[in-house]
Amino acid sequence: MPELPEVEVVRRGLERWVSGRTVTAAEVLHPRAIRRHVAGPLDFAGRLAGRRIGAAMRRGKYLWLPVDDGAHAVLAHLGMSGQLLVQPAAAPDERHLRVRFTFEDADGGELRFVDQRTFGGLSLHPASEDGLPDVIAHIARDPLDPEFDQDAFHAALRRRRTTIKRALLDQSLISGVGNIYADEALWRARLHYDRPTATLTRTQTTELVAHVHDVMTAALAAGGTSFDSLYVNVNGQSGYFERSLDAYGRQDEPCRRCGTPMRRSAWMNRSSYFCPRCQRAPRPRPARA
DNA sequence: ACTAGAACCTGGCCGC
DNA sequence: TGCGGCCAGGTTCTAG
Repeated sequence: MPELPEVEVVRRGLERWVSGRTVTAAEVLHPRAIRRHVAGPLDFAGRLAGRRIGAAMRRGKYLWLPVDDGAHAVLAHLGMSGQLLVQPAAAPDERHLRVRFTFEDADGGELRFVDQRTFGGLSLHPASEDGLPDVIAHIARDPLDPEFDQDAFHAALRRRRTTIKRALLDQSLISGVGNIYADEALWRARLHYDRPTATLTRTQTTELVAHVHDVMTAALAAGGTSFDSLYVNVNGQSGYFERSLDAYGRQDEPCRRCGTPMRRSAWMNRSSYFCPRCQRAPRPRPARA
């Protein structure tokens, strides 16, 4: 499932294989794939034909390709199963091919958006002054962004009446973190997913963010995480970071620190994996007087 | 204003 | 063999 490292791998692939090329046609094969482009498929295609693609950008799990010298951008989110593939025109269509871009230099291949579960999508938006598509203005900077603000993040955690894993998944507080890397970072930081954010010390926040940063950097170095054939990078190559996950998916396997069997808890319609010894559940909060 | 939880979607897998 | 039901989960919408 694509989180920040996987999306960054795709961004680099787009930068290498797509940036600088000029679109001849954008073909929408499934309307749901561009549902966030409210003006519809014809408008989407019409406004991209003849446009030159700029440098591929990313914030958190969002990717975008500037067009019109940065005045607009094609925004992409991979959802759970989205792939951006550069394929030879002769390659047979993928089963879940949703959008196809062809280019003036046809021998450089086509760009294909393939998405089985259709949570992902593409859309075209005006860009704000810093080049960010306007619809993702609420997405916080991610931990790999040099301008990520540790003080503001800690202050927000102290202010919120919520729990730490919820906060890690809240893209308006810190972006790029999904269920997998949230569990990995919490395991590294020895924090339980249900820990109230208001009780975190500044040191704990700093360490947690460092762990998020480190686990993402390691995953990026390994080419992204993949759990099945759903996630493939821009050139069709799967990542292999899953071999080094310490928490996610390790129910009943020994904790790599203390040997205690790892647990899985149902949590928010999904799963949380943790070590019951290293990551102690918080004491119930005392009722307010 | 803030927080919690449901809804969206498909295909692989499991048990019967 | 077939079928029902569960599971994966990021984002957005709605309810409280």
